[in-house]
Amino acid sequence: MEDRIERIKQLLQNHNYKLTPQREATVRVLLENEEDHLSAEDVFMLVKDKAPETGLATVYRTLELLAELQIVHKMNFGDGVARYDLRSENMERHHHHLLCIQCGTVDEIMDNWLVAIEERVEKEYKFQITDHRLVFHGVCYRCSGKSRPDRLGVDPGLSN
Amino acid sequence: MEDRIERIKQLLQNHNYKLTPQREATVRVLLENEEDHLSAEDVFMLVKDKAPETGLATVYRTLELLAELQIVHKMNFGDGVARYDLRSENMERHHHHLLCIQCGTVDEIMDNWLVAIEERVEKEYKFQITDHRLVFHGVCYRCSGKSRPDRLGVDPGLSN
DNA sequence: TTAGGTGCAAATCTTTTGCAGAAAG
DNA sequence: CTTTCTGCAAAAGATTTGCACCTAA
Repeated sequence: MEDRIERIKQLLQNHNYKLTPQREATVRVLLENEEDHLSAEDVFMLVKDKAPETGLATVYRTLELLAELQIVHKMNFGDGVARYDLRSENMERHHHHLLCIQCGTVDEIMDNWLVAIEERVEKEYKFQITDHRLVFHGVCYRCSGKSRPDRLGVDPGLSN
Repeated sequence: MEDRIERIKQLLQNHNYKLTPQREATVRVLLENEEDHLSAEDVFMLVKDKAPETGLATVYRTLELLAELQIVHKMNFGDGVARYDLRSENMERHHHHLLCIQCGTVDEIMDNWLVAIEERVEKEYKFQITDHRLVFHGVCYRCSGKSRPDRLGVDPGLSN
C-alpha cells in the first residue's frame, strides 16, 4: 500500500508533477478499490471522505493524468461514463473483463490467451500492437445462480 | 441491398415498429457505409442528404432501436462518441477492431480465433457469453508506411 | 383509425476549461 | 519564489426527453 503510493509519487515527480493531498487521496481510493471499475463520480465521492475540500474537476484532472502516465486504465463499458482502474503492476495486457448484461457487474479475469493471437494480428494485418481491450458480454455466475468460480479468487473487499 | 432492407423491415414489423422514411434513410446510410464506424452525428449528416427534414433526435432514436434489435452494434472507442455499425448477417462475433493510436482509423478484422477462448471462459469462469468486444490498440499499416495487408481486402468505398 | 413516430427545443449528463487564488518543492 | 495545482462556476458536447403535431399500416 504505502510502497505503491511511494512508487507512484516517484513516477509523478519524474514527470514534474506534484503529489498533492488531492492526488494522494485519489490514488488511495483507486488502491482501495482495485477490484472495482469506478467512474469519475464514484471516485469523487470516495475522495470526499478523505479530503472533503476536493473538487470534481480535480478528480477528473487527476484521473486523466494518471491515465496518461499509464498508472490507471480508462475504460468504457458503454454505459455513458468512463471507468478507471489501477493497472496492477505485473500482469499488464493479461487482463480482460466479463460484463454481466443482467446485473452490470464487471469481473476481471487474468490470462495470456491472446498472446498467440496478437502475433498473428501483427503479422497478418501489419499492425503493431501496443495494447488491447477484450470484454465478454454475458451472464455472470451470480445471475445464473452458480457458485463463485475458483478462477475468480476470493470475493473482494477486505484486503490492503 | 434492397433485400436486406426488406429483411430489416420485417424485423421491425415483427416487433410492432414501422419502417418510416427516416428509419429507412438511416438504415441505407448504415448499409452504404458498412466499412465505417459512424457516430450519430455522422449518420445524421448522411441521412440529411436522403431525407433532409430528419431530425437529429430521430437518428438517435433509430440507432438506439436498431441496437436493441441487434441490427447494429453500438461501440465506444473512447473518443467520447458512440459509434455504430451494421451487424453483417453471417460472421457474428468473428469481428474485431484495430484502432490506430496515431491516425485514429478503425479497421475491421474477421476471425474466429476467440472461439476456443470463449469455451474456456464459459467453463472456467461460469460465464455464459452472449457477445464480445475485442479492440487492439496500436499503429496501423498506413502510419508505419507499409502496404495494405491482403487480409484487409480491397479499400472500401465503392461497393453495394 | 390509431398506435407508433417525428421535429423541435429544452433538459440532462458527463467532461472540460478559464481564471484568480493557493501551495508544493 | 515560481511553477504547478486547485476550486468554482461556466462552457462544451453528446444524448435524451416532453410535447403537440404527423403518418404508416
